[in-house]
Amino acid sequence: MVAQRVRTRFAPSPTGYLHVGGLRTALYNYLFAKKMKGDFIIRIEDTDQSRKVEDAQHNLIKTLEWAGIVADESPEHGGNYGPYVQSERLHIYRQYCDRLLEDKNAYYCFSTSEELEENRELQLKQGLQPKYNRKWLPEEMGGSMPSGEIRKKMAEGVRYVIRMKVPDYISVWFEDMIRGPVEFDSSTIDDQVLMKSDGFPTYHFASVIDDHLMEFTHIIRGEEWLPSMPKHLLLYEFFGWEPPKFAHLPLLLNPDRSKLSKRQGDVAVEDYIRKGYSCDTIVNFVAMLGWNEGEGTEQEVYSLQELIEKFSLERVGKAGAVFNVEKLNWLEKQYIKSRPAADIIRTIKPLLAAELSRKETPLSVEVITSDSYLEAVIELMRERVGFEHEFVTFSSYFFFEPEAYEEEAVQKRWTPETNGLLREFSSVLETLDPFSAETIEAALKDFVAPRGLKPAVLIHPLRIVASGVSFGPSLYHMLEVLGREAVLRRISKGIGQISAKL
RNA sequence: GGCCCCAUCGACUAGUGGUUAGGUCAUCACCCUUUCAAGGUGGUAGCACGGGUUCGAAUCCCGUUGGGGUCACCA
Repeated sequence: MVAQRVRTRFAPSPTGYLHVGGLRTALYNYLFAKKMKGDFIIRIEDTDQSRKVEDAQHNLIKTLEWAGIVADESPEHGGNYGPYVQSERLHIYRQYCDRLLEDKNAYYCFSTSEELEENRELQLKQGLQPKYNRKWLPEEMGGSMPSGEIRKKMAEGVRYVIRMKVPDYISVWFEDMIRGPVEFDSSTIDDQVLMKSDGFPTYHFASVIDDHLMEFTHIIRGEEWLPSMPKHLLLYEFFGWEPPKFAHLPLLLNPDRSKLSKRQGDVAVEDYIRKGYSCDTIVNFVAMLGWNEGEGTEQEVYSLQELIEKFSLERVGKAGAVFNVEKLNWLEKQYIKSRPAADIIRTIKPLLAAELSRKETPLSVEVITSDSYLEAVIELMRERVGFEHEFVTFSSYFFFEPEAYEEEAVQKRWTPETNGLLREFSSVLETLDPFSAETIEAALKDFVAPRGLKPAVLIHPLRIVASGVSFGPSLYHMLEVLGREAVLRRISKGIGQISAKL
């Protein structure tokens, strides 16, 4: 037998944002398909009309593409197995449903939701497991409903659903690629609704039909689907189809180990994008939640390409994994440390432009938006920022004058002599040539030594007047980048404001 | 509650019968240092429990406990 081309899919419902758990599911499907030189497909499961959200489909696909996950077939890119949106495939489900009806593997049910609810409460009260009571199971299928009754309801045009007839007391078994053999007893399974009264299929029905027709070889999905496996398997059996291989992924967890949810933090990929995480970081991080290379590898940072090369379903773990933001932050820092300055410049330029459009600066806009200036700032700040946008926000003194001085730092570093020393040193800086980190450092030491002082008495105040804060990059390099004019201006401004405070 | 899944440091994990149980994040200490980072060195910290199997169990089996998922005309 010739090995068939691997086909995997991510099948979200368009109810809003992309969940990070969804991203990981999509990623694993993508990685596996690409590793196997196969295809990754996106299908939209919009069979619940009431939950459908405008634009959600497009956002889902856009967000996946942001992460580098591009589908070979999707509603937006087309393909040979379309349509890729379930609401456009209703005639297909109808057709297959008819087949089940004919084969007596499914039946009409006219029970109203009130009736169902009543029945459920009754069973609960009696201490029984709530289950459909098979009121409308026809006589010829082993039930108690005469066919005349069913025909009568049909003729009256009463709304109905179609349920699958789950065989009694048989065992349903399959081999999960991650979990190994899993077995269920059919007596614990309800007669699942396949077609809703609005004519739309339920998830269980539509996904089985589509997974078969679209010829997927591997279904990789979240563990929350494991309990519905027997229903799906039974459907494959009813149709005489060979089921694809299944892999149920461990869940992503909140810090309290419950299923990752809103309320306990951000779950939308868009939230993390907004905060400034890069796609490389998010993809890397989410990939490592439940998968690792194994065999004593100590690598932590992976590119999408590397993940494709190294991924395997065999190395996906079984236990749920907590989404830990601290490690995510560490990864983002690793990413920033290694990203070429030119790339960072490209992403921060628009941010800087936006800042400049709403804030005045005495600095030369031409200079501070130049590549060479930005590169200097980046190299000085690279190891001190957590996100790329912080090159602009966290280092704003490279672009704007400090508006205030860190109170605590001033208290700690100012003495009655400080302003005088700053004034004197300022005149040294005025004639310094060239104005560089080396010459500034040398000048400062020469200035301080004859006076019997330590460099620190000037270093700290200089940092504060130049940046407004007590922390930051190497002082001398910072002053060099800022330039003589700005430094002199800031010293004199600082002397004025801080002496007034004392 | 029924059914199903799961169980190594606080978190992510390596480990597939013989290891001083390893790595990363976080944390603590020290070093470096004008600050903040980064970096370096070292430390604290784990096999849920109880039975087996075996010369030998984190590793295999059973049970207990614990956690999670799921029980819709939602996916």
